[in-house]
Amino acid sequence: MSSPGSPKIEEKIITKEDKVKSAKTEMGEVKEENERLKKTLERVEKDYHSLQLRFFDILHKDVSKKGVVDSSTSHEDQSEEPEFVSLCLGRTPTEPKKEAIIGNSNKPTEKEVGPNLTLGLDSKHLLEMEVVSDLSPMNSSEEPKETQTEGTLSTNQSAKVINVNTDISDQMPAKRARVSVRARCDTPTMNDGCQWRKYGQKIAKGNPCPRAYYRCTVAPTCPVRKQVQRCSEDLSILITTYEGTHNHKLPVSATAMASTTSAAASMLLSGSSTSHLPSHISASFGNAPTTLLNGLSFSDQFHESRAKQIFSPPNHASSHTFSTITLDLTSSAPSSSSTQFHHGLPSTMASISNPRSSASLSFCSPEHNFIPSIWGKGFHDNGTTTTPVDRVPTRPIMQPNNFLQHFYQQRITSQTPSREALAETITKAISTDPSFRSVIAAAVSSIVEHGSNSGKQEVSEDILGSGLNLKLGEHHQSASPNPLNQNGKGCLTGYFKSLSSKSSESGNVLLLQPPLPFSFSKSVTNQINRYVPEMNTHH
DNA sequence: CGAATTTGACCTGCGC
DNA sequence: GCGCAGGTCAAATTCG
Repeated sequence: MSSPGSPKIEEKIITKEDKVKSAKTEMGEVKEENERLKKTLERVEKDYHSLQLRFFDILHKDVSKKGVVDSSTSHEDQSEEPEFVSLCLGRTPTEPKKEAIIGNSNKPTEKEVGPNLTLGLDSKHLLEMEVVSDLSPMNSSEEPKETQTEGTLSTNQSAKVINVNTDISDQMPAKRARVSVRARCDTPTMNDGCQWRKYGQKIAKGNPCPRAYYRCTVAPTCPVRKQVQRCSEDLSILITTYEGTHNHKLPVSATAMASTTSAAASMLLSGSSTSHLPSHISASFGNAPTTLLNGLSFSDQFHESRAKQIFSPPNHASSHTFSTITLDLTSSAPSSSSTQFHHGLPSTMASISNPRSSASLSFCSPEHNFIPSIWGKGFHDNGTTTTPVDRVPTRPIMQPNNFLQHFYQQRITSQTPSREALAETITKAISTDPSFRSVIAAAVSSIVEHGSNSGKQEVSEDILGSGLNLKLGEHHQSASPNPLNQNGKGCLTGYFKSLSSKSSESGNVLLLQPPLPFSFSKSVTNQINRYVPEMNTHH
């Protein structure tokens, strides 16, 4: 008896088996694919790791190279000129250097870099940094750490930096840093917020204009000195050279200058230890040479020919090992202007005393006439402390690409890094280059110390993160009157005081303002008569 | 009259 | 050793 349904059942069973079979084969295929994918993933991971290793290797080689060059170029620097700064913006002794190198090879993250900068921005550390840069007996003996902590910024502690201080005296016997500021100023001296007493005047060789010597009188024991001299080639330019560290609390109006100069000094000193930076660096704030792009840029000036220029710095003590960094804020003229050239080179390029190599840092506006429009017209029109804020045309933006490209290009390689590599480049530059940190620090410190709201670390990390986005040059003159400018003598303080925190700007955008304001001379003619007998101090 | 500036003298380091 | 140049001192002078 055969039921009519049995073949159907068999059929069903067969189809089920088929299904199972096909499912199994499918599973097998999927498994195979899974294996394939796993292998692919493994390969990708392997590649990634090997690339990472190569990256670190390259990074490490970079660092070692620097070290080798360093030790070979200057044996005296060997012991006293560490290349890398671990926790502060300034130069640090050798031990932190090692740490820094290790840190570099381990690809420091933004988290690592951020706090570092924050520490460096701390006024305390800036002061300490200045101690590093100025090892005069006065400083070492007359600057108790207690007073150093009295900076105007809030303090963060850094054991490393403190250790640095103790090491310095042993390891860096005579290297001193000076920060020279070139600025257009028709007053006898720049008003930087400090009180100065004139203690001497000399005619220096190579410049018919007398050089005036001032010492800080804010505190009787303050070792800080400054020299003021007119540029012989353009009498509207005032060259002010700062030396030493304030061992007292600074007036608010003076802190910006102090931090700016100390950051510059640290940049110089950290840079001077490398093969890339000379012992005399110049930095320009103002109009850009042709190579400069938006905002803060670093012009490529590692050419010997340019290193031969330009003006003779106001001081090169024959008897001391001075490193001088020049902040050039004289670039008031549009590029076509004939306002000031030094042997055919724009004054924005500033000076280099060391023909080995040169570096010029320009804190520039993309606007050709940005600086003049602020410092020129603003102070110029009526000869008083006119608030130039209204005259600011637009806000120049320091774009990270340009900023970094120029700088990194200058310091590390002559090739322009691709934009794709920017983030990586930023990290690298920050981690390997104290100068870079210093420059950023100068900007940040200017902002931070005048800002009230956001935390420094936040700011620093914002800057140092891959989202680096600094804006340069918005001249935000506040309405606050500058008491030191009221006597019509000073040039600087008003601007410094006007620096206001822009950290509230959207996102991680940060304003980097040219830290120094200047009035511009109304006329360059007959200035010898006007300036030379007038080397008076101000109070 | 006290404080700040001026200015010539002096000191120091470097190069020849 | 001498001269030069940069830097500092301190008495004289000026200024507010």
